[in-house]
Amino acid sequence: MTPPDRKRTGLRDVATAAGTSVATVSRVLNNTGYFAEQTRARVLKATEELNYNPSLRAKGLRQKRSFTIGLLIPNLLNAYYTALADAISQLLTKAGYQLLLSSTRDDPVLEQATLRQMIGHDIDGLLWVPTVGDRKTVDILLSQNIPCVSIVRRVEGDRVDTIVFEDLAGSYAAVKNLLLLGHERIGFIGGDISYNSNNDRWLGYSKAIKDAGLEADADLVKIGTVRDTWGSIATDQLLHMKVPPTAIFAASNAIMPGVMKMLLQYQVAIPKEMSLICFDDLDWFTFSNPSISAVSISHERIAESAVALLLQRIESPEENKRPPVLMSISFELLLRKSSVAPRRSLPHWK
Amino acid sequence: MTPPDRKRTGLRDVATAAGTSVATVSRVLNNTGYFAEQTRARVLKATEELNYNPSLRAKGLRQKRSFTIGLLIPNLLNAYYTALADAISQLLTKAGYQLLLSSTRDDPVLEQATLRQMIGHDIDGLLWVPTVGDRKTVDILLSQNIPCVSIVRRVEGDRVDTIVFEDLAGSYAAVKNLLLLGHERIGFIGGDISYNSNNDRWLGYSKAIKDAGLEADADLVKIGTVRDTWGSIATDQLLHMKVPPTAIFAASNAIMPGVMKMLLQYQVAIPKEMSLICFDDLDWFTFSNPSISAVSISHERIAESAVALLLQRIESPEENKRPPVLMSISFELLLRKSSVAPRRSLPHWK
DNA sequence: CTGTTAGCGCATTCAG
DNA sequence: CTGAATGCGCTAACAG
Repeated sequence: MTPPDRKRTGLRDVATAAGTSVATVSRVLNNTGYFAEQTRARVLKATEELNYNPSLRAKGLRQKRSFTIGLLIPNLLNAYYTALADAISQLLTKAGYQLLLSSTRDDPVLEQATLRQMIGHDIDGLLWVPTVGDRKTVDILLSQNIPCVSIVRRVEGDRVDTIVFEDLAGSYAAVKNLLLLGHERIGFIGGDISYNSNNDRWLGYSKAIKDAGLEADADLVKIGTVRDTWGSIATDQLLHMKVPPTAIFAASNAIMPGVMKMLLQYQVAIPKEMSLICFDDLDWFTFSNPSISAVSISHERIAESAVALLLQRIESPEENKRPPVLMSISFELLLRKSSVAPRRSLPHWK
Repeated sequence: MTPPDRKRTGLRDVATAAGTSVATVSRVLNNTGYFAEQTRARVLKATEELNYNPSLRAKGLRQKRSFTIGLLIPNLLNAYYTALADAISQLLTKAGYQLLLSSTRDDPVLEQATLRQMIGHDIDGLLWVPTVGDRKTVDILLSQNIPCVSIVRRVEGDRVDTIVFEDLAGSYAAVKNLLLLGHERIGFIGGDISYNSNNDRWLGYSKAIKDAGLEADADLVKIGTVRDTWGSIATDQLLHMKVPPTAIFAASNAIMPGVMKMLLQYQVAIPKEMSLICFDDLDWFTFSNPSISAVSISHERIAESAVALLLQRIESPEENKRPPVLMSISFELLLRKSSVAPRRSLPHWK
C-alpha cells in the first residue's frame, strides 16, 4: 500500500468557483431548502466546469447510509445465480443503489469473512444466498440491524425475510410427470441436502414416489456435492445398477453437463432409453437434440420480490419492524422431448 | 428515504470499554506505531466483546482509499462475461478489495452515468469492458486519475491499460480450418462491429477468406446487434441464399442458441450439411450432438492479467506513471465434430 | 435566501 | 508508549 495522491474536487472547490458557500452548493445540488434561482445557475455552472462528482462516501457517512447493497451468492459460474445477479443488478441500479458483489464458494468461513467486510462497508441492505444459514452467522448480521433478505435458501429459524422457489412442489411435479408416463424406476441426482433447497427437491421426489405407491429404492437416489464431475459420477452409478432407472431427474442445472456427457459416452438414447428432466431451465435445453424437459423458475420474479422486500425495509422504519416473511415463487413445468414413456427393452449398455 | 436509526459500534465505544483512547485502539487494530502489549490485550478483548467492525468507509475517507474496485461489464447473461466476473471477483477478494459491479447493457448513456456513480463511490480502480470507449467517457475517467484497465474491448486511442483476446488471430484460425477442410462458402455471423472485438473477428474472417484466394461474398457476412434473436435471423438468411454456405462461423457464443434453433427448425444436419464453429467455448458444446468446435479463450487468464495490472497501478505510484500497455491473451482451437468437409449434395431444405 | 459550524468514524500529527 | 486535536467531504441544524 502506498500514499494516495489523487485529489478530488470537492464541494469547497465548487463553492469557491461559484462564489458562495458549501452549504448553498449542497442545497442546490440536492435540491433541498431554499436558494435563489440565480445562485443555482452559478453553482450548476461551476459544477459542470469542474466536472464535479459528489463523494457518496462522505455523504453517506454523514447521513448514515451508503447507497450500497451487498449481494452474497455462491458463485457466478452457474446460470442459476448469474440470472439472479443480473436481474438484481438492474433493479438496484434503477433504485439508485450500487451493488457490492461477493461469492461465498459455499464456504461458511469465507462467507462470514465476506459478510464482515460488507458490514464494514456499511451496506444499506443485503441480498443473500446463505451457505448454511447457521445461527452464528445470522447473528452477526442481525446484531448490526442490517435489513436482509435471504434468497433461494433459508436460514435457521427463518429469522430474516426469505424468498425461495417452490422446490418441493416443482420437484414433485417433475417426478409426478415421469410417473404418469409410466416410469417406475426414477433416478434422482441432487446436491448437498444440508442446503434446504436441495433437501426440498429431494423431499419432493421422495413424496412423489411414495404417493405413487412405489417402494423407495435408496440406490436410485444420488446425493452429493455439486461439482462438475458429480453429474457424471452419479449417472455412471445409475447406469450400472442391476436394474437401472428408466428416467433421471436432475435436481440442478449444474448437474446436467455431467449427466449428458455420461449418457453420450454410453450411447444411451434420450428419450428412448432414458427420460430426462431437470430442475431449472437452461437455454440449450430448447435446441438440444432432443429438447430437454425442465422445471422452469423465474429468476426475474425472485429478484423483483427480493429487491422490493429489501427496499421496503431500508426505506421505511415501520416496515423494518415487521416480522420476517417467507415467500415462494411458483414454477412452470416445461414438458419437452426428453421425457416419454419408459423403454420396454433391456438396457443396451449393460 | 427515511431517517437512519442503526447505530454502529465505533472506535470510541471500543476505547471506552478498553479504558483507553481511540488513537490507541486505532494503533493496535492497525498494528501501527507503538503500544504496550498489555493495552493490546485489553483492546482486543473489547473489540471482541463489542463485536466491532471497523467502518471501511470512514477509514477510507481518511486515507483516501475505498478498498473497492469497480467492474463495469455489458451484462451478466453471457457466459463470456460471467466467467470473467467470477474470476475477477475471486482475485479481488483475495487481494482484500470489494467488488462494485454494474452492467452497462451496452448503453453508452447508462455507462457514463454508472461510471460517475462509481467515481462518486471513490473506487480505487476500475475494470472495464467499455461500450464504445469514446474520448469523452474516457476523459471523465482519466480526469479523476483513477487507475483503470480495459478488458475485451479497447478504448479510443488506447489511453488506458488494455487486455484483449486475440480476436483477429482466433477468428482467422477458425476460418482457416474450415477452408482447409474444403469449404468455399463460409457464413459469418457476428455482432456490432463498432466494438473492436467484433470488428477484429470480422477482419480475421475476411483475411482468411482473402488469403485463401476466394472472392468475398458480402451476403455471407451477417453483422448485427447481438440479441437472442439475431442468431436465428442471420442463420435463416444464410439458409435462404441462392447458394447457401456449407459452414457457419459464429463470432460469439451469444449467437449460438439462435443458430442452433434455426438449424434444428430446418432440420439441417450438423455437420453433414453444415459445419459449425464458434468463437468462445461453452460447456454444452462438448456434449452437444454433435460436439461443437470452438475457439477457446481463457477467461481466467484475462482476469488475472487485468487484476495484476490494475493492482500494480493502484499500489505503486511509480507504476501508475507508466504509459498504458496493450496485451492480448492467446486462444486455442478446439476442433470437435461440428466441423468436417463440406456437403457434396444440394441442400435439402431449399 | 445564505453562511458558519458541528460532527459522521476514523487515522494521524503532535505533545506529552 | 499514550491521548487530545485535526480533518477527510459532506449534510444538517442554526443563526443571520
